[in-house]
Amino acid sequence: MPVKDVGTEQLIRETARRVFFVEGKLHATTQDIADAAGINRPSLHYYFRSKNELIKQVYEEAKGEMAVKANAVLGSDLPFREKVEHFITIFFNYVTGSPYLQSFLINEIKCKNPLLPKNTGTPPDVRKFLSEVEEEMKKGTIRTTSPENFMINLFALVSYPIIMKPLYLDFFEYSSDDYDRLMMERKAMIMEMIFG
Amino acid sequence: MPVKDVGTEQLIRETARRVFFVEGKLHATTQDIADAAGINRPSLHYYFRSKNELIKQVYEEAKGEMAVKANAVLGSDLPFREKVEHFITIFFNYVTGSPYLQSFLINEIKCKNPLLPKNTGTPPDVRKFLSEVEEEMKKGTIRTTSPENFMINLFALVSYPIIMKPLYLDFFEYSSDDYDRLMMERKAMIMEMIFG
DNA sequence: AAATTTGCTGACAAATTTGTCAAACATAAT
DNA sequence: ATTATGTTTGACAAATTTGTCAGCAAATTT
Repeated sequence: MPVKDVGTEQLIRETARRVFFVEGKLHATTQDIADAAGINRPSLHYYFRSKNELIKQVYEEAKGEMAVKANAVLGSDLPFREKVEHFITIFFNYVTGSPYLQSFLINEIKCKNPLLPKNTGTPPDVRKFLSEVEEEMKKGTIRTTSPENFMINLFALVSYPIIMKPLYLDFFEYSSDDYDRLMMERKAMIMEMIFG
Repeated sequence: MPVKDVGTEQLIRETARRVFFVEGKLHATTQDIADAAGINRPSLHYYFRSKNELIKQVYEEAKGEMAVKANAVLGSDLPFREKVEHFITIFFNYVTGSPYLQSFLINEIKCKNPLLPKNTGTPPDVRKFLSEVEEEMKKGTIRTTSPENFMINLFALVSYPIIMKPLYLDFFEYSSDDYDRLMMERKAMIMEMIFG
């Protein structure tokens, strides 16, 4: 958990991210965040006008970061198979590191801040990737469906099991370690599912 | 949205479910729920000692319902292929009807109510299903992995795209209708992915 | 070194949310 | 009609959460 010494503002932002995305405290109060950051609440208000402002910044930052990450991976010029493999690795780690990020995002989209600024830029190199996918389907490397669904499958197979871990631990009475062992198998399995 | 006329208590419970699971208002106040139900707040406290009590009941009810549903579908005596197909249909509809349910559950598990009663019964007929999966793998009907991951894939491929719809609409600037059209393709596609 | 800016703090105020209670109300039983 | 029982309501109180502000301290500038 590297905390840059760039100053209190950054510290607060990063702490908020940790509380929301890693610890999953979606109802965290400003006091919770201040405590976690080891500062006091008025400081938080000094740097961020309001709680909403802090959340908005963290939200935008996270959304942007995710887009950049997807962009970098899907837009790279690796051969297709390697690109998919790389994507799985990168996003597996990313989601594992911030398991509550996506839940936070969908919650913010619907719940509060009804007028969050529209998405900054148009889609990333996702377009490029989607046409690559289409090409591979024509070549017969992968099963034929809509490229969009191919990509959604990729995200689903990588993200969902990590995001929902608490639920499955509860449902199926697995130990955390057992579950993690299952996760280890998944990269190879997903590759197998896609490329046969 | 059928609201039984069985009385206020039931009305409140069902309204709470709607607000949380369908509308995704995870931060809803007791006032929000009372308003949505067309009653006033003290009534809510008359039937449920506290907000926490209401949430606990709704949480338990939903978790149980989900287990029952999974049980009924996975424990049926349909042939394997039909069973999987049936599962996809049933859960696609279920998740579509309550897209925020799973988010609500994982949030409650970690966030509040640290001492929610442990899972009621041991796993459902999931065991049975898992051994059926194993058998099919031996028969070569489906790809070989751990049966648990097979099942997790099923849940992931069905649930994730529906749950994360708001996120993907935002990211890829799809219209809601376009996205829904993608969803329609998925049942056939998932069957294809699994049975080749 | 005085002055100005910048960051931090405790104490306070406002707003929101939750919980309580006694009185009003309805309905059915006595 | 009166009582008893369960339900609803307005008014109030408590608790929680958010936001403000004047003052203090450290650092920077002049």
